[in-house]
Amino acid sequence: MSSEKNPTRIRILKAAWEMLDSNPGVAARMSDIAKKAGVSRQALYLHFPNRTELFIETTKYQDEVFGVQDMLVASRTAPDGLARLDAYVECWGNYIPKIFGVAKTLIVMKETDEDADRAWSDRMGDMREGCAAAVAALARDGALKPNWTEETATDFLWVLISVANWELLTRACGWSQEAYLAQIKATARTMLTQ
Amino acid sequence: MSSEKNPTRIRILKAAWEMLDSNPGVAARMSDIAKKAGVSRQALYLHFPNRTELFIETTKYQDEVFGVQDMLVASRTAPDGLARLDAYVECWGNYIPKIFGVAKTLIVMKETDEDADRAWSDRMGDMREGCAAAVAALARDGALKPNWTEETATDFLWVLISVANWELLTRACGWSQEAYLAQIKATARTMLTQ
DNA sequence: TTTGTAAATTGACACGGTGACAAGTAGAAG
DNA sequence: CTTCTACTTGTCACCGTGTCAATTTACAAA
Repeated sequence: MSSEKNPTRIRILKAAWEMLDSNPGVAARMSDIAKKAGVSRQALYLHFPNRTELFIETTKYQDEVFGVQDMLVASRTAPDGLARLDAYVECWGNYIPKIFGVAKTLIVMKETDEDADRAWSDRMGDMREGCAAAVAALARDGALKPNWTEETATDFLWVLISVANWELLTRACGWSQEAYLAQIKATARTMLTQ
Repeated sequence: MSSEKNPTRIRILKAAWEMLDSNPGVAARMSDIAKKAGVSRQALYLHFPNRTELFIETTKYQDEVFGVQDMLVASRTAPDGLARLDAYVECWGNYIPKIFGVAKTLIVMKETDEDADRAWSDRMGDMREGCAAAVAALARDGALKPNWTEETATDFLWVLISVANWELLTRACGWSQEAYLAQIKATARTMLTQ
């Protein structure tokens, strides 16, 4: 993809990544990131127009490093709706902890920053498509509970697997990742399928 | 309570309330709040030590105005666990939209501000007690599904009725308050009770 | 009426962080 | 040896918070 092997650019992205990971939601200062990257503060502005854009590029870099697309193969190749639902919840649910630090920063910034808002909304839009596909697969199998429309079921699933819920259950309540996944899967299955 | 009829203090609180409501999560500037209150910026510092504290006091003022305590009577006087669960979800679920603007601001600030964090965590702690009481009532009735402990069931309920979920369902997905309440109640009942 | 006092105003300032800009420098490629 | 590029150094304007001091207004008590 866009991994134009620009060494300092990558170093800056990695530094931003680490900073945001180590303090989710806190939007590190440009000077701190520069220090961590071993580069002058001005160099950051040589590669990114502003702080927001740097963070947005950091999320894109993460997606590149982790290979989001490959990760979703499991859910797309699932034999039936139920398997697809499980696989999608599992894929996304296991992706959240990897991106949480950076994502949380964007979530906080999106309230006050239009670009951050757009970037995060896009990401959530993509994620919603996965939900919609899983719900559609259920509907095709006749496995979707009749009280739902595909639209409302997608809404529900999308909210159920939101970053906020992951954060509350694992961080605030101290659930393990496995407990989280098991409960969310069970809830999705129980509420959506028949 | 602490409604020491201090007229300018109240005017400032009301101005802050309106500002935060009109732009949830954006943490209005002191000068804007002052302008809206028809008072000098410095006057704000005469009544509140800093911006965070002003917002915290604004939430307390809201609780006072709305009479949180009275509101919870319905759930405390419910005849059985199931009724109590329903009543509590309804009480809190209907309270969220009233406080959302100010609450959202605290939620955003809590990442970077220790005082905001404490204030919001306290509020969430109180809310959790209500969840725990409802779950305990269910358990007493033998109506709690056996896969739960009281602890994990409380966690689940607490997350289910979080402000974040209300925001996503009603704001991002456009659900009506009634649809939101109905779905959350159904989910709580289905997942927690037998 | 004068005086005392509390509440608010006005205007100035330091601080921290972003982002813009200009001039200088090191090193590789021709 | 020059030239181009990437980076550095240093400076500056801007914005918003929080502090301070001096002043004004309003009102109550003597």
